[in-house]
Amino acid sequence: MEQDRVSKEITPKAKDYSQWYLDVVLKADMVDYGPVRGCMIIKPYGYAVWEHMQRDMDRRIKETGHVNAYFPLFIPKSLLEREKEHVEGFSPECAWVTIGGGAELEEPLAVRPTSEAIICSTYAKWVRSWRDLPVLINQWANVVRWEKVTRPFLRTTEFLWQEGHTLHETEAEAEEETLRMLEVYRAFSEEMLAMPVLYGRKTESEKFAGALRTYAIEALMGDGRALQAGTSHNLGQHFSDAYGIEYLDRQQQRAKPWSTSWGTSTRMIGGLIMSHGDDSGLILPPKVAPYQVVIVPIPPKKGDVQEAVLPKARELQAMLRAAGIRVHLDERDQFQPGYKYADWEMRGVPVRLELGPKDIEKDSCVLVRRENRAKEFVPLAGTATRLAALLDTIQQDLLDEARARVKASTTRVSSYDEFKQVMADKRGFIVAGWNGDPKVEARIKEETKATIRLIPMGDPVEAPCVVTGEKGREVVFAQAY
RNA sequence: CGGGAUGUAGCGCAGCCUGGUAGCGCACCUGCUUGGGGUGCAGGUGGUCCCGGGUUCAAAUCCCGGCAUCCCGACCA
Repeated sequence: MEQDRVSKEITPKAKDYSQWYLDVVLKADMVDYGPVRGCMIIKPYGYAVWEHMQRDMDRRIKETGHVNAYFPLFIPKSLLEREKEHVEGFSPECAWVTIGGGAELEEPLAVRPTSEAIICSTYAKWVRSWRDLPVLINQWANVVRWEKVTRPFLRTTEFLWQEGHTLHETEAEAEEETLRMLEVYRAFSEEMLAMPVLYGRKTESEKFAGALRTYAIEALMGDGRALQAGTSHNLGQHFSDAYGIEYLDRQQQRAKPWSTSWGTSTRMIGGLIMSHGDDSGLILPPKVAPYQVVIVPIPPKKGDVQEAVLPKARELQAMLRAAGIRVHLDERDQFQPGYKYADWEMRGVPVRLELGPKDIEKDSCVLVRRENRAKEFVPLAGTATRLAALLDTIQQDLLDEARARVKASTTRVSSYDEFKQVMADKRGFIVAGWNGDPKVEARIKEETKATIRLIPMGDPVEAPCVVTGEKGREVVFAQAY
């Protein structure tokens, strides 16, 4: 009997964080493993989360002036190879197609690991005049990167993402665009996912292959490791050079546009899961939850199968739906209420609504919050109104709590010993001075596993280098996912 | 790509040492029971024992080869 119970439970977070994560994504019905290593199957419940994220992100991308298009999956080898740093960065993780229609291809085709090559080469045909600029295009696509180690959502061989690719007349405009999208990502992450992030610039060793400058948002996971959740690159004129994008500018001179690219992926779902889950499973913020409320009908003491409660429950469901709340009524009669509670908690539904004979008698119902199990009794007539407010509260509370956790896990250190101590202990974000030397960065990674996640924006805050004691500036370290 | 482990029902495993009818729990199906925090009882369905070869009257079990997966170290949104 003990054994039975254990088989239904998940590994406690504190005991083994990564096992907890795997248990949750599988048991919460988010993903399944497929026949190809590293290529997960996103199940309907997990995909519904992605759809909510996608819809909102798409809106934000359009509101900042961009339009959607779609470019091919296959990239000819020669095209990919035109930008030197880019190809060096990506070819080790490319999947190649060498046979088509039963015959060896004259030129191998890369399955896109990212689309700069194919998009920029297309832009070369499209841009002739300064009047053609800016080009502000986004695409929703899948990409493939043959990573050695994979984990559902966090690092998968194939993943879904959006990638924006833009061209601008001036460096300043490109930089402005790069930062604009970084801000879109920051806002999205905090407003939709309730996942607080730090943002800033990447060091040379961490920047995108072929970029001039890379910026990123970084979230902190429950095990004290950082997750890069979105990137925005100022590509300079590298790709215009490589792919021959040229136009006549306002002075009738030949000019090369400045380009940017930026992306967020299904990886954010992994961050979402790790930001809010607990030992009972997933906790989803209301804005991305497939179901914001689940109604669990409580059967009468004795008698028929829920017929005493279901009509009222269906009525309530229709009422909540009409109010724009995503609500699910759990009519399964092979499970008892207790089982259903645990089941929906595992799936992270923000609010459970219990409706039983006692409630119907009093013309009320019971609302229970997923994150803290706080219970309240509300009149049936006022349920929709109360729920709308409650969902907003939960969304905000999740963000506030996550912020508090990040704050508690951020340490400002002044000595390397202290640095090592924090890394050995609780990890998290470490703010420390750095002299700008890549060798120091490499040494710290070697010795502590921490890398420089971000160089904060704005004027440098002076701080002596944590390793050498030389003059330096404050940067943010963490062990990365 | 180095070091360690594991492949037996959808999942988690036992059996292997010492060869002889393929088992247990969960899940699933049927019936009754129960029902406001994972009900209980009874009956039942489901197998290429990873693949290939060898030894043997006989292989999940012993031997050889392969493949796959997982964990730990170098690369990565």
